[in-house]
Amino acid sequence: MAKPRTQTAEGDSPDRWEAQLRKGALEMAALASLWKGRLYGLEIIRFLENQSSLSLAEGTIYPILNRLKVEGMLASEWVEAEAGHPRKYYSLTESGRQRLCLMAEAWFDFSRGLSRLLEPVMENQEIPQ
Amino acid sequence: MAKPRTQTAEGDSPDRWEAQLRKGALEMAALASLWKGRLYGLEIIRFLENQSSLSLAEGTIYPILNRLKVEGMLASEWVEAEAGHPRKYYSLTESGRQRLCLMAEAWFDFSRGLSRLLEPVMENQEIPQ
DNA sequence: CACTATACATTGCTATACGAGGTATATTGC
DNA sequence: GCAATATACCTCGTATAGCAATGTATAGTG
Repeated sequence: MAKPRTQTAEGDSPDRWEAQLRKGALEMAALASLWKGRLYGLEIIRFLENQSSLSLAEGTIYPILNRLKVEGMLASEWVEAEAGHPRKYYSLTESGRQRLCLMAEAWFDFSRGLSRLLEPVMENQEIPQ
Repeated sequence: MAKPRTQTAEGDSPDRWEAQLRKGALEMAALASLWKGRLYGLEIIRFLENQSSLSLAEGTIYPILNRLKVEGMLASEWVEAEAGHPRKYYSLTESGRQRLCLMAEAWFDFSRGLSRLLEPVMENQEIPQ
């Protein structure tokens, strides 16, 4: 008994649901981070953390990048760093750009739907902007 | 061989990611549907489908409702229908209302972050409103 | 050659949504 | 009374995805 569970496993944690919310959005976020140019793995993590307070672990981003590359959404190239050690830069392919556009549209639809649903809730407690 | 998989299992389906997007948001949506008053299971499904184009199956909503009830966010009561058969009406508890407010705030934060990230993408193809 | 820092990669666990199938109540037609 | 149908609730099994932990490789430092 008393399994040494290293992970949360708390059912009533108020943050748990927020983690779930991010699922699925991360793939889109990864693509979006590359819109303006190529970045390497850890750089993507830092970018997303700064730009959208979306923090993800290394164990999260690498599988996503691999998945997207296999699907042909991303291209990658090894680049030697001045100091440290080689980096794998990812960039959007044409398919990747198209997919991201579709995702963005779907995201705004989805977002609008939920926001509409939550309007009555927000009315009662604070000013929108 | 040729296992009779009844579920999609298509890895490259363009809709798959959208399904993932909903994860975590469904709990909030369920709570939100009860903001104005009590509803029963199937009614919640129909409500969400109409109000936010968020379609979920029975196998999805009932576990969610149970979870939320166990956590004390919802109360339920059996009500005999005129015709047909008893319905289990759910309503928000005080905790449920508070939680929903917190969730709504977190949602708007999250949504804002992602929208900011996607702005450059949208600029290139269409008019926001 | 240890030690440290940076970066990429993999494994195992967990939570969640959802299709399929099951149960219970009530009305209708014979 | 009893099949047939409709409404509503519930449960099981499976696929998917994020993420902590852990491992590997390269290069600079004393």
